[in-house]
Amino acid sequence: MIMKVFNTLTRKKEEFKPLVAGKVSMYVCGPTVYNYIHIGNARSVIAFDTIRRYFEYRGYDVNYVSNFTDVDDKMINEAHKEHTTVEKLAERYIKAFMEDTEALNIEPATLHPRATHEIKEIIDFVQDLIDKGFAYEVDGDVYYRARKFPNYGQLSDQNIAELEEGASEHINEEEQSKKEDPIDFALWKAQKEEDEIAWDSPWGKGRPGWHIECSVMSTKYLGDTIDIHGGGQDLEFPHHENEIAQSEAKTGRKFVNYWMHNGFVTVGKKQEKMSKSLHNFVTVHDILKQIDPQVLRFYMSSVQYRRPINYSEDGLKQAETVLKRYQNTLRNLDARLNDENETLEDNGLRDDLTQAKAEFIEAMDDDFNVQNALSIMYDLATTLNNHLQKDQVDKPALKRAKKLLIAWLEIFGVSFNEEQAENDDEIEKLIAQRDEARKNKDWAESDRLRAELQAKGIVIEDTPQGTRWHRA
RNA sequence: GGCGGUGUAGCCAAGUGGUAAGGCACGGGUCUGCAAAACCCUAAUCAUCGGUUCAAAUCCGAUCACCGCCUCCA
Repeated sequence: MIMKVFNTLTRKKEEFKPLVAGKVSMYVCGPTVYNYIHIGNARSVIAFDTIRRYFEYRGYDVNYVSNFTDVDDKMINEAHKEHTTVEKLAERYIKAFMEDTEALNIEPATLHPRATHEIKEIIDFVQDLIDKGFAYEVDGDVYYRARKFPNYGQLSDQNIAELEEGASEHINEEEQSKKEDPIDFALWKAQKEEDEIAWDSPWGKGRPGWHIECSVMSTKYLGDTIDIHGGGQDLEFPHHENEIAQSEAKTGRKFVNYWMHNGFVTVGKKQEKMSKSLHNFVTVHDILKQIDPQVLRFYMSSVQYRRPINYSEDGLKQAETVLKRYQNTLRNLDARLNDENETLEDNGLRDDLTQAKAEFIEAMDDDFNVQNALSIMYDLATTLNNHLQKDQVDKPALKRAKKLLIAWLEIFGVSFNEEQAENDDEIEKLIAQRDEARKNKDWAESDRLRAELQAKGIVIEDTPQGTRWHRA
C-alpha cells in the first residue's frame, strides 16, 4: 500500500517516496524557549509525533530532528526583563519543554539541537552564501538577497511584487535603510548593546538571524535533502520560504521533498488562532494541573494535523469519555483472557480483526486521516465489547486484538498504565464480604460495602464471570 | 491589496459526481437485586443563489460569513 502525504509545496497529496527505502528523515521546527509552551505549540509537537509514530508503525526507521531556538530578540528581551541571562532562560524553558512533552507522551526527538551550539556552522553557512553572492554585509548585519533566488516565494505562492508591497508596510526604518531590497532578510545580526549575547564573526560581534539556524541544523544532521520538514502553518512564510532560499542557494540541491504544515489551535466562538500576541493562550504547564495529560494528548491527536482544532471543554470531555471506553475494553479484555473459561474459535471475530487492520492502515496512509482511523478503532472496540459478553471467548483472537488496540492507541500517544495486579488484601477482603452478602441477598450490607469501597476510590463491576474492581 | 483555509444535525466530524460514515450529548430500551461497565435503537439534504449533468454536499459561477499568512508566533 502507498502512503500519501499532502505537500505544501505542490498543494497536493503525493505518494510518499523516501530518499532511502525504509527510512524517513524529518526535521520539525521547535519552539523559541523564552516561555512555557502553550496548547497551540503542543498541537504541532503532537501532530508530528503522531506522524512519526505512524511511520514507525508502518516499519520505517525515522530520524527525527527538532531544534530549540535559544537565541533571538524575544529571548534577549525576556532575559533582560527577568534580569537573567539568555543561557539561563533557555535552560529553564528547555527543561520545561521536555517535562511538558514527556507528560504528553511525546517521543523525544532523535536529536534536539540548539542554535547556540551551532554558531560555527552558522557562520560558515552565512559566509558561503556571501561567497556565492546570495548575501551581503552591512554594518555588521548580513542579509540574504531574496530576489536573487529564482524560486523565492514558491512555497507560499507569493510573488515578489506583492511581497515588496507587503514588506514596505511593516518594515522598521533602520533595517530598511540597510537593506538593498525590502524583501531581503537577516542572516546575521550585529550586537546592539554591550552586554547583549554575541559571538565573534567575520562581520564583528553578533548573533544568528532566525531562519538560518534551521537550514544549518537540517543540512548538518539530516543532509542536503531531507524527506519531511514540518512546522505550523504560520511558519510557511517567511520562515520556511527563507529556509529554502538559504539551503538551496548553498547546496544547489532540493532542500525538502515534502513540506508538512499543521493547522492551528483556535479559541472561542470566533475561532481565533491561539497565540501569544492575542493573549488567548493556555500553557501546557498550567492546564496539566487540571486535566489528565493523556486526555489532552488524545484530544489534540484526534483531529487530522492539517485541520484546525477549536479548543473547548466539550472536546476535552468527549476525548475523556472515549478514552475511558478504551480503557474499559482493555481491562475487560484482560479479565477474560485470564479467566478459567474454555476458549473457542470465532472466525467472524478473526476476520473482523484482519479487516479492521487493513482499514485502519488505509485511513492513515491517506495523509494521516486520523478521524477515519479512529472511527475504525472505535468500531473495533464495539466488536470486542460484544464478543466479551459471550460465555466463551476466542482467547487467541483476543490476544491479537489487544496487541492491535494497544499499538493503535500508542500512535495517538495513549498508553494506559499496566494495572499493577497489586494484591490489595484489604480490598479483596471487602469484596469477598460483599459477595457473601450478595449471595445471601443482603442488599443493604452489599451496598454498604460497595459504598465503603467507593470511598476508597474503588469501582466495582459485577459480571457473569465474577466481581471485578479497579481504581477510579 | 496578494496568497491560503473554513462553512455538513445541539456539539465534534467523515465524505470531492451516484443519492448524507462515525463519535459526544439528549431520549428510549436490554443486562443488573440496585448500580457500574457494556450492548441495541433514535436525528441533518450539506452557508446562500444560479448553472452544468440522467444524477452534486461533491464540478462551474456569483454572493455571504468567519479564520489565517503576508510583521515575532506551532
